[in-house]
Amino acid sequence: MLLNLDPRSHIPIWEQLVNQVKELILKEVILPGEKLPSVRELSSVLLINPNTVSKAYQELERQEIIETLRGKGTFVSQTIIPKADEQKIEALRQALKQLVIESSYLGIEKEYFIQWVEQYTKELGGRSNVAESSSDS
Amino acid sequence: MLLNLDPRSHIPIWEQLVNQVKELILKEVILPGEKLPSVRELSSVLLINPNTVSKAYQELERQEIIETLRGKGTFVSQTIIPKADEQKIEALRQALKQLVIESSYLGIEKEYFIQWVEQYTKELGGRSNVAESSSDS
Amino acid sequence: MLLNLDPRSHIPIWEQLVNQVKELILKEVILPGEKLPSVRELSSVLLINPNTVSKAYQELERQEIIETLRGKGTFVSQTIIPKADEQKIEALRQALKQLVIESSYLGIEKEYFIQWVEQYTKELGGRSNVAESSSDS
Amino acid sequence: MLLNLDPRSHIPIWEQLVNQVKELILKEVILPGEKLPSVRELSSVLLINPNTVSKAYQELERQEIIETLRGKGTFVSQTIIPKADEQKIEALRQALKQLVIESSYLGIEKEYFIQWVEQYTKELGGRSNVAESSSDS
DNA sequence: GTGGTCTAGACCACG
DNA sequence: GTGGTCTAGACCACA
Repeated sequence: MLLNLDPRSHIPIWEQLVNQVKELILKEVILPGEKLPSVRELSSVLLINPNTVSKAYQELERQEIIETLRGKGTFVSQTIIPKADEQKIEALRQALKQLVIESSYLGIEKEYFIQWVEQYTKELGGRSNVAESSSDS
Repeated sequence: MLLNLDPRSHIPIWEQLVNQVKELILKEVILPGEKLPSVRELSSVLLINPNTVSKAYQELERQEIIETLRGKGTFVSQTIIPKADEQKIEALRQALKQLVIESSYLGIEKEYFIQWVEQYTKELGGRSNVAESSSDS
Repeated sequence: MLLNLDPRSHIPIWEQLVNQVKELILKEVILPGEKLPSVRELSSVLLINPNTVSKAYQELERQEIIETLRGKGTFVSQTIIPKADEQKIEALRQALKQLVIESSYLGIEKEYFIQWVEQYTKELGGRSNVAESSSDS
Repeated sequence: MLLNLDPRSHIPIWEQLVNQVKELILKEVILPGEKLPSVRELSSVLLINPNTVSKAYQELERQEIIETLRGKGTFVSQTIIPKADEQKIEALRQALKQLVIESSYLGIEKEYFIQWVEQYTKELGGRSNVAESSSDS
């Protein structure tokens, strides 16, 4: 569990946790059905409050990415079904648009930008939907 | 000045303002040297707190996108030089990576994602750095 | 004993057990006087902790729905007398009220709601009190 | 704001809050667009911790029943659209089924049960979906 | 052991 | 003023 949190970031710690767990699952560092560290354990390792970990876990459960079995712990869901929430997609597009704008002000050329997208999708492995939609190339 | 702010969005209003002004400048809806509305004017038009507009202007000035001439008003900078701030680029890459991850969970295929990038760069016109990586202009 | 427990449900497993046993008795799948599986047996079949089964049995006994005969096992009570516990009725009404509220937010029309009630009472067979309010039996 | 919380209930306080606010909105005791008490205010009135109120408000916002305007407060949404979440409907049906079963053990006749449903829908006013689907009677 | 809830009190960004 | 986050530490039900 290589989680690095930045307490200075404007992104809440619990959200950083959510993001990184989602990444680790896509990268298959954590596998479906696998048990996540307990709230107390993770909080003591990361030196953060148990409540913060708990909030992250609850959010992940709400997204149906993990499941909690009462008294047993939290586990990665066996089946993570991509669901196309229109509202979320629109929000993502807006965020993407903003990144493109920022890129421009930072002098980043489109080719680099797309190259990064390719790189990140590759890093997530060939399993994700983003990674490959075309059979071969 | 077609600015539409969403008070319900979780993005701070001042940040929405900054983002949209930057977009309008790239789209050349606002031109270099053009005068921006005064804080008071804009705040009364948008029905938001003057402090909010002020904060947005301060941020834009900090990014050297606009300039304030004492007693004359605020103007779009004549020369907007893309600065490759390494820290900002790294932050942008992180944000992009997170978007790719989210895309995967939303079931969005890479092709669509890249297509959106192409679309947004086109919308910004051929002037931005992102828009053209073609050698000459 | 067709018991299907959902470890992912937020309803405690012992409570799911209690609920399902009560349902099976109403449906006469389990008959008065019938012997229930031992705690050990049931727990090994359902792959759950014996303590969990034990707790369910204790609760069923408390509700006088089953009886434990020392050394002989647990049996469904011969006579299950509906007891109009005012407190429980009030709790049930509160729960029902909340369901009606939720229905509204889910866009469920009253007619459907009542239809479901009719359906479930029918499923419980003509024996239950809910099922028939016809004067004699 | 007539909110009565039961700290002894097994239902979490924050959830009781959510339920009661939803009820008050349906009953039009609180109107769309109306401002809710601030987190601090409500917590001091109800003698509970601000965090508890906050959790309730966040859940209500997630359900799109209220909206928070940063720095301004929380408001009842202008448009509360009933959305038929299949999963939630199934859960509701399960809960309803269980209530029917409980009714039987409490000796409650079906007619009473349905009468209560009618009563509660009426209490929620003629506006809700549950309340009336037939034009008149 | 597990996660969930609650309290107490602090700090922060937003408007 | 507002809500959001975080910490510290407690208690509870569940398995």
